[in-house]
Amino acid sequence: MSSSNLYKDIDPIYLAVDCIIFGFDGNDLKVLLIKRGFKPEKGKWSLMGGFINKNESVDDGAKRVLLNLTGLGDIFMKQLHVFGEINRDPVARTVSVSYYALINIHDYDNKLVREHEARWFTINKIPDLIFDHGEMISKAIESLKKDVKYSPVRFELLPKKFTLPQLKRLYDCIMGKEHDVRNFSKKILSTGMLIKLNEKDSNSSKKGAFLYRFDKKRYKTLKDEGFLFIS
Amino acid sequence: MSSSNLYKDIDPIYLAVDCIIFGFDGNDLKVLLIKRGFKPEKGKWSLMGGFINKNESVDDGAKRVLLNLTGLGDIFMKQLHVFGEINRDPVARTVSVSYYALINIHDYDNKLVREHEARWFTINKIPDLIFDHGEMISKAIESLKKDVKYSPVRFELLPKKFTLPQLKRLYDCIMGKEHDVRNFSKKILSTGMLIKLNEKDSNSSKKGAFLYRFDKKRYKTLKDEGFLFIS
DNA sequence: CCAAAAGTGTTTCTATTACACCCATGT
DNA sequence: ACATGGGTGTAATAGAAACACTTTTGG
Repeated sequence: MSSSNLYKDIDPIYLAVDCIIFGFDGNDLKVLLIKRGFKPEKGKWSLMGGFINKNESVDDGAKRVLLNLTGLGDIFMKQLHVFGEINRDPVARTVSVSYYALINIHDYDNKLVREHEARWFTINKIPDLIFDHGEMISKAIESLKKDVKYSPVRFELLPKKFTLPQLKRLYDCIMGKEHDVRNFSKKILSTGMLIKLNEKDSNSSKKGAFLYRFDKKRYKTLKDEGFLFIS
Repeated sequence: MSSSNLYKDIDPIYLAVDCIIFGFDGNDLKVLLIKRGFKPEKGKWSLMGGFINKNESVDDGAKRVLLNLTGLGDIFMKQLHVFGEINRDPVARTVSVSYYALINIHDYDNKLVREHEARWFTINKIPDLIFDHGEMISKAIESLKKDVKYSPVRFELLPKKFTLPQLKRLYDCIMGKEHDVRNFSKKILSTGMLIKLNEKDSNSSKKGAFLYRFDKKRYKTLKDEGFLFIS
């Protein structure tokens, strides 16, 4: 810090990140929350968060926080919003940057999650949260809703193989409205983004539904084109 | 700071804001830049920015920075993105939040602007800037482009009375494409957002173009509806 | 055989695009 | 009288929305 005395009159501030971790269990869109094991507000529900260290970028900090809770690295995260009100953290002046992460709900480290006493909550049944974490979640849902409309689909939330009814259900949850089955299939199949497999999944019906997987190359192309994916 | 020793092991960080100030001179979309009067990078072009004080929210900090340069308060500002790479500021670890502001280009405090040696630059003729300010501007333009599509129009950039050709030109600039005159008029008039006045502006043609003003109530309604305004 | 979910086409309607001529006026 | 920018309507196309029946199969 040879020349940091240039900034000697500046107030340094604590900078944190908070992660809205979304998962989809086939039925509902959920958020992973932890029971806070430390002060302030120990014992209350909150987002997983952490302070940014001097030696990591803010984005890397967010990734570290996600890794610490879920054991997952290399996950798609999106920076959302800065929460910078003066008294949002009663302990000290802390500014927090929110991020969302989309993960496969079956694919995380259970031991870590248990250690943090974390639990999945359906997005319309979120408990009271500390600080402004409730608002962070609302904004994240709003943002996900927008994103999913213009970027093709967030396949991160689904297992490798999935059925059309599952995919539709996911879209219905995120966008908060029921899509027409026929229009939905038509539109999504027309993108060429899905590859039909020769297997069926019979967990949710007698007839069974065909499994599909994503064509990642095609997905990337569409994403880059900023394709309006579904209304 | 009674209990801030809870955070005693946390690295505090310098937190700044940088403002992308947009203006429209009737012809081009422009950005207001200052010639830096202080270290580091003294004498180079940069965005107007400043550090967040302990006693102000981040949003308020952005407003203060805008006020200091333009003398304008109560201006629409939108928080954009956090720039948090480790070495973005060579002096010390500084994280910056970018904001854009939309102002009427004829309506600012000239004395302040001269003091800062500030100048307007057309958005496709931006000079080399310090740090990551170039990227901040690109992201801001991108964001403005999106915003203008879904929120009706940014009347903040125009004088109270304006003509349809002026408005079209503004949209052409922001969206980087030439709109069809007829389709543009049709669409924008159909929103009911414009009120035709009984005056003409003859500055740019012999015939003169009718002046309009915005119907703010209608504007607000459309904005709240998230209306897709123009493509 | 029946309950429950999967799968599949057509029509209507609405929104977007493309396109060209006359008007008003200052010089 | 002419050059310059302002103002206006219609037809073609594409995309979104509405809508209902048949298929499969485990029980």
